[in-house]
Amino acid sequence: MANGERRGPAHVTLARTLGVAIVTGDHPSGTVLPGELELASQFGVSRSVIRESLRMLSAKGLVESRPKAGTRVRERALWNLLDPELLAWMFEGAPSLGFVRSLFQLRMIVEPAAAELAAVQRSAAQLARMGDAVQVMARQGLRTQEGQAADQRFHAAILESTGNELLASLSSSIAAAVRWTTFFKYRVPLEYRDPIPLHRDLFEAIAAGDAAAARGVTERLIAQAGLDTERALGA
Amino acid sequence: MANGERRGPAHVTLARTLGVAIVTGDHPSGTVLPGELELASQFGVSRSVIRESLRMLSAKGLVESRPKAGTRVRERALWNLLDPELLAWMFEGAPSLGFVRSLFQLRMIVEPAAAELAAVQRSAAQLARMGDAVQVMARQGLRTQEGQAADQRFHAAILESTGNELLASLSSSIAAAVRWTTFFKYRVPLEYRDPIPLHRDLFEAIAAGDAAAARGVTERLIAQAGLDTERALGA
DNA sequence: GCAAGTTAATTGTCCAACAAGTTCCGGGAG
DNA sequence: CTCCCGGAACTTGTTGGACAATTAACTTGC
Repeated sequence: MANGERRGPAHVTLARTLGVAIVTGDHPSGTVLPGELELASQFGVSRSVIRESLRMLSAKGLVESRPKAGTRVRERALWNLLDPELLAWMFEGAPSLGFVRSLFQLRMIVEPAAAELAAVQRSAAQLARMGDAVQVMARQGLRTQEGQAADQRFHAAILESTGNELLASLSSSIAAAVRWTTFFKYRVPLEYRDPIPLHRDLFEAIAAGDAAAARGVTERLIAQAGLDTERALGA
Repeated sequence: MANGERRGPAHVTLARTLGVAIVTGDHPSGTVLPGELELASQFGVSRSVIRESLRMLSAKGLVESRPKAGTRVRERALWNLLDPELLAWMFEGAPSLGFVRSLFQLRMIVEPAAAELAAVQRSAAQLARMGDAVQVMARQGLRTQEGQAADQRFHAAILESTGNELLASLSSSIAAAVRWTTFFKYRVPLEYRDPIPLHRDLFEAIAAGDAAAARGVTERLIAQAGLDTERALGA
């Protein structure tokens, strides 16, 4: 690419560029984007790179190509919105308030149920991993690199404990998106409540095998994060 | 392709072939699949087609490519299991009982919540579409093409009524997968209970704005489908 | 035994051309 | 004048070859 030097293969950065342009509404649904030749000269790459990028976008349901008709942006309802990369692209632009609310609403549906399952099904080893992670979080706090890594380990252990790989895949996609919202949060000088005590409560509920308590704590955790995020976005 | 004549562009059928081979365990996680040149000669297509297929697989998180190292199958936990195509590929092979159970467990978490939202938020126009669909289903039955189309319209209207596009995307992915399980069901001579009365109940609950009733009916609906599917798979 | 440099293999990228398919336009028939 | 049919042009689809960039694996030297 003549402009925009980024790492990695060109088709990856190109797919990202085009994908962001689409999800941010630059190319509305139903419109056809420029032909492959034009895109190639526009971005200063070969047609091969353009085509491979478009394949990636079509694999995510963003576009569909047909001879003579060109490559058309599919309607938003057909996009694979839960694709982690697609979610990341959404947060490249300014995500709408409605979108963020949908995200937290989905969390509120899925994660309490996952916590319930984890409380009942977790193995001793999985529980131990959660315990370690909570300890590290308590020591390091959530602002440090290590603390955030421990937070991810904690939630990953919960997901694995559900024994449901579809649920795990869904939640990890959501988690990736939520990380972007927390990024926004930290950019804002607002104070928000410390989530670590709730994490400890969740760990104890899972350790006790108390499904109802695990659900309740998770709901409070998400509600708190949702409120804080909403305030940060409103500011 | 020299062998396996299917419709559509070669890279699509190729991606499907490779994707199915991966998800069915033919190429286990961590293994590197043959080089692009070898794949090209093996399938009788050019390297470009192979590469575009691999881009599609990498967009779904199935593989990752690096120079000299080749294209490696990523660990299953990193796959975008909720991708509709990926789910379809899963059902190309014989899906494990555990996978089908995970699928219905996820339905049981997500769809009752969606029904609740729909009962509260649906517009008059959306409600009318649901009513039409239920009527067609009742007249035609679920074995006819028209009846099945009406069934899909009914559930699509519910999803749209939730006002949550992420929830809608998730549920439509699940629905696509469930269609494959019902395909199995119909192949088996087992009788299963008529789901149409429950659909009517669900419609009436949503029409009345009764969220709790909508949740309850949806739970019964899924439980029934899960039991029937389990019996069909056990036979 | 270890470290640094070298080699070789694989993906990444470019180019040029032809094939296939479809949309669009125009002509002819009713 | 309308509708159907056919052809032409444009876009994606596919091919083959060539070279560059990257890096894993080997080799050499310390």
